[in-house]
Amino acid sequence: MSDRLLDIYHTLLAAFGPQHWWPGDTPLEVLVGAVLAQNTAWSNVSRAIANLKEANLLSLEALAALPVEELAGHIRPSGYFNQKALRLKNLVHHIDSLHQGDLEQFFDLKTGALREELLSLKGIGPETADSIVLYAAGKPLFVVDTYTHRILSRHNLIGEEAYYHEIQELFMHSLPEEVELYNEYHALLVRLGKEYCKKSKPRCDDCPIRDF
DNA sequence: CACCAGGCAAGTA
DNA sequence: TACTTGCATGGT
Repeated sequence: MSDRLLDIYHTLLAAFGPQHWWPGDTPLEVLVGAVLAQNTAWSNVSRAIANLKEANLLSLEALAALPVEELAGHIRPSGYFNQKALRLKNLVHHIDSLHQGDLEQFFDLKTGALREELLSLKGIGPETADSIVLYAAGKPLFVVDTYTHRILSRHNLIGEEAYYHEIQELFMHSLPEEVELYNEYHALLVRLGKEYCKKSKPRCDDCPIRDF
């Protein structure tokens, strides 16, 4: 299995090239993007982030001072804006109260501790936590999303009912523990999913990994 | 028009 | 434990 996962990675990289994830300029932007991206098309997330940048709100200080209703207004295009505004405010408040509003200090936690703190917050589930750990903090945790699950299951590499944690373990036990590899591999799976493994329109005949 | 997108939490039985 | 539902915009 480990060799198969590595073969798939190299095949995807050859087919698509490097994806240059995460599309965010700073760790804070990546953190915010991770929450806004929950069950939402990236085109909508990028509009919401552009609004925040335009209003000069992309800093922990500005976000902490901003009333939740106003934050909701700015992130409207990303959908679920009331929930996501609350989730962002909770996250910012956590960093302020437990880590002196210092994102670097927060990210200095050991990988496991950082993940647990993120998971303890309302609105941060496994995928969002792992995305933040990998793409914002730069620590090696493999991110599993719906595409990862669907792609592996359609290729009979896991069962349809596989849990998040066992899929994550499968990758992490099969691959060298490298941030760059985890980063690129997840991004490639999303790329593959968008183009070839959509829920209702799979293009399995042309799929770059149809033989795996 | 229906369906989907880089989820998560809360409610029900 | 195992389903179900609400949250919401913008693209296809």
